[in-house]
Amino acid sequence: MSVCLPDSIRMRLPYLLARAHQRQLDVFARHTAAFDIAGREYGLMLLLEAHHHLWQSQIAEALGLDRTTVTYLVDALEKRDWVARRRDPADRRAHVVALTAAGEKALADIKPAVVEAKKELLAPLSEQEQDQLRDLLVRLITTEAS
Amino acid sequence: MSVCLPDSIRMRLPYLLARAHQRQLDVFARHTAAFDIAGREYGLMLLLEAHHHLWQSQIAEALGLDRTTVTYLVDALEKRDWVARRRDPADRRAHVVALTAAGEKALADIKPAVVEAKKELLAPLSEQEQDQLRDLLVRLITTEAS
DNA sequence: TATTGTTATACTCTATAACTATA
DNA sequence: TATAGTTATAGAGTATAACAATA
Repeated sequence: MSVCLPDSIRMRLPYLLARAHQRQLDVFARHTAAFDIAGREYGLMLLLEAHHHLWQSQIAEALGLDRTTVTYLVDALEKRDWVARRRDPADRRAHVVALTAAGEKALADIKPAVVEAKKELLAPLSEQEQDQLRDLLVRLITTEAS
Repeated sequence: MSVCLPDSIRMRLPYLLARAHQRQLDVFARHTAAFDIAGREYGLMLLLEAHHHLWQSQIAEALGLDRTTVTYLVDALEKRDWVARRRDPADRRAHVVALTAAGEKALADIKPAVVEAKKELLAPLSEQEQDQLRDLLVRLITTEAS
């Protein structure tokens, strides 16, 4: 019944990236099921934790997303009161996004689950190999827009 | 204007995998734009090239997809006459899928474009690093279902 | 009863185009 | 004119549930 996957597919980078991405989504979802947060939402909150106040267009640029996607992302987090928008007094076209106190608390609550997810995801690799993988992927993607 | 991405995100594996996957899709699409084929369709055709006759359920298992997804995938390729379904005489519940002559020709036509895409995608890495990356990803995903 | 495949339906993620409000 | 953000719409990609045919 089981079909042996030929090397022509098993060693294709697109296949490997798709599967790895899929596994990552699955592991993250399982570990954070109690928190009602998606991976990219968590990523946005981390970004706001580091930068405190960002325009939506800056978020889009940093995360490699379209501005419309960021609108929906911020909408979803604002509904949970984890982030807040306000007009930038210096440029009233722009919306400044920041974590709320509730958002900071949520982030703190969720982090341990994310650490566990990371552990499970990376369990097959040694510390050194994990760094190697990250390094290779960084170099693979930074050619992109530059 | 440009926002510096903090390491807390830039070095997160989920982020890196998402970006790498995104870049791979983009590069593949650009190089195969003349052929009207998606990456996972190409992957399925490679699988059929290696195995000649497979049940849809075997395809689903091999590629890590749902059976319904395979139904739609085969539908799309059958519309272009690149694959054909027929009932398996030995088990009339099952559909055997195989490349058609036109499918084999299409695959041969598309392959050079895919080779170019692969070259562009992997340009930032040396041969040795490419093998390393593949090896690390294989080990990351083979824990999955096992 | 279990399995193969199909259909209907829906959800996630993302993007394009047209719009508004500012600059 | 150009930019920031929103809305409507749509397209991938994938999945769940109910179903028909077959084992």
